[in-house]
Amino acid sequence: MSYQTVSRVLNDSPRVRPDTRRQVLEAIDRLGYRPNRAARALGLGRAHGVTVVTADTTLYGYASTLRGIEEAARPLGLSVGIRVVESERPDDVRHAVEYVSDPSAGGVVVIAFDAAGAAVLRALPLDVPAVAATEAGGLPDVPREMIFLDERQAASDATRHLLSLGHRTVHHVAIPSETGASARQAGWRDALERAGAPVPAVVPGGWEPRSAYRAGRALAADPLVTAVLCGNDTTAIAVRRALYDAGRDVPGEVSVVGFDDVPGAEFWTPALTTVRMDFAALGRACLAALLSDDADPAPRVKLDPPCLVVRESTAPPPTRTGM
Amino acid sequence: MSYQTVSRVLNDSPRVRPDTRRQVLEAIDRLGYRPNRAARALGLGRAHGVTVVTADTTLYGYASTLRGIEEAARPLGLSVGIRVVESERPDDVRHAVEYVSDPSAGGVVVIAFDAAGAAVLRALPLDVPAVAATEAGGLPDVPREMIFLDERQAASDATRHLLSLGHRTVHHVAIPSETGASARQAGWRDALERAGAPVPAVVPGGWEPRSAYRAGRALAADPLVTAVLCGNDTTAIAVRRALYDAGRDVPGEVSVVGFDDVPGAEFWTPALTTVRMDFAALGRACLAALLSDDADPAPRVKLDPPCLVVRESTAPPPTRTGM
DNA sequence: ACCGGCGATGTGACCGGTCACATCACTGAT
DNA sequence: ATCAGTGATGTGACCGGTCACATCGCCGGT
Repeated sequence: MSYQTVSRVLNDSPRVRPDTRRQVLEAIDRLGYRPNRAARALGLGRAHGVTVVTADTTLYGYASTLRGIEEAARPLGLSVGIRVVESERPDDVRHAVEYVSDPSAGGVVVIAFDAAGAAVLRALPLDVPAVAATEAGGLPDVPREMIFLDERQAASDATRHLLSLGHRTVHHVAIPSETGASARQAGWRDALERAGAPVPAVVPGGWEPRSAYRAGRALAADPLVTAVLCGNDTTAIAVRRALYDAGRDVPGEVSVVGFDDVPGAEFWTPALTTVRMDFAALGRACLAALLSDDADPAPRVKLDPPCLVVRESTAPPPTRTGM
Repeated sequence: MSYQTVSRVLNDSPRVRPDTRRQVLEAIDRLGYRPNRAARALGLGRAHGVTVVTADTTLYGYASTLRGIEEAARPLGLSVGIRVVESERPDDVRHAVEYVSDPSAGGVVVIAFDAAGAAVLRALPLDVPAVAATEAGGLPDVPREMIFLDERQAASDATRHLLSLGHRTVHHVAIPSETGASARQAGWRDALERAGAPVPAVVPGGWEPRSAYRAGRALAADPLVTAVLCGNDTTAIAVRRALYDAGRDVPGEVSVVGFDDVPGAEFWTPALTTVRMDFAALGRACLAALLSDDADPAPRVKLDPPCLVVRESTAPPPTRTGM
């Protein structure tokens, strides 16, 4: 029994007699043989696996996308690696690119929700097989397959929801994002403009809840602010607290909307009105796209568009009798 | 210039003249040479990297530990892989063990906060280099290096804090955990017993906020419940909401304490009294321990013990006048 | 009976590093 | 001046798979 036959069996080559295959499989089982992934990668020229490039592994969107990738990769026997790029600084980006350029990184999924990921995507040589998870409409200049959750419509829906409750306009506290105009922002702006509502300046918030809290305090000081669309749920909770600390009730005086629908958001007080995003499906779709490069047609994963889930943090603005 | 010399330079062998080393480094730089990790792993017999075995990548404690490991590994040029074990079912465990037994997995860090991780740890052949992140005092039967955050003291502190506020006893909603008696539970029970307070039955909660909510509703129905120590912050928020929905004010009527101090917990309403856990440091310590096997003495990472941070969700129980 | 053709299997080189060992140049002691 | 001893470098085999290609056995057509 030659080595080559074993190799063929393990790679599902059609050139093996069913009978032989059975024998080989049996021997493998009996001997407890396990192929060596490093040797395979070396011979193949590239590892059979995925490396996920991400700016963070703990933030909800990133972690959930990673989870989706992993869930799809595991049953396929693919190894999953992670490589964090902390910032878009040239050194960080270069190191990350070099890391995933190594054939043993396998295929690459770049989570390009932010500047760091986008920079890696731009700098990645085209001979490295990769797909990107991005914002809707982001990175049109990069010739890579992009998978995204189109949150523009949902951002629009959320804004219109607030407007329809009677709010004069909707303020927006943004999270760090690749383009100055993210899909969330675009949908928000769009809805405001269509409704003829004033478009307030975007308030920049960081990933830290504390920075969102500060943004919230600033917003709370402005009596014209009665509705706030936040870049994510954590931002929303901090903004809500800032409003509360400033004596402005949510949703009685100000309405707040988040993005993500993190686990537990429904149990906050007030239960958060937010946009549910299926990041795990996004991750699964990325893996499917990465794999579909190989000959067979892409078994496209269907992505449910983000959708607004209305809970308790939104309500009509206070009647102006007191003003 | 032979290949071997290059190899020596890259491995920081002392047997290279400084002058030669400089030349090699320069040539590497000029040629843009990058060593191939798969080839290296094959020659070395084992990859220069870490694989993290975990039951989940999104739960706060797990994700933060992973993050700590990654943060420590990256500057060292180590690759980081993840392998999820979904349950303690024999098949899941076996697959995970086989996966990390492959030399290309490198060293292994098993996050054994739960039954799945513990099962992998038990089944892992001793020739696979591994360390475990566990609960304090968990898995005494496994001959592996264990790193843990000793939350027993903090659990005790939290319980005593509640007792000292005047609560007759403290109930506990547990999260899934390895042993029936986790360190959190042990500290809680300990404090209760020392104070001569009754020890109520532990209420089992799952990872899902919803299951914690149900547990909270059950607790809310019992007028004797005035203080609840929850297994984690997400559980705490759901329990708090259950109490709220049942018309019992927190902290006016019932006090609630969490574990973890997740980002944003200070901005919840009421701001959560919780036990801060430095999972990232735990992760860094695991990596250090894994690496210290190699000859040189372990540069032990110092772990700050978990500590109680008192905020708004705890207060004296209501005076009994109304009863 | 002969041959072409094809499917199943075996052979050797190779992927890119590592290891053990051989070799070399140079040093200082005798 | 000779030699042992040492540190720096080169040599070959090897890690465990893959690839391209050679070979084998069997089939049917003439």
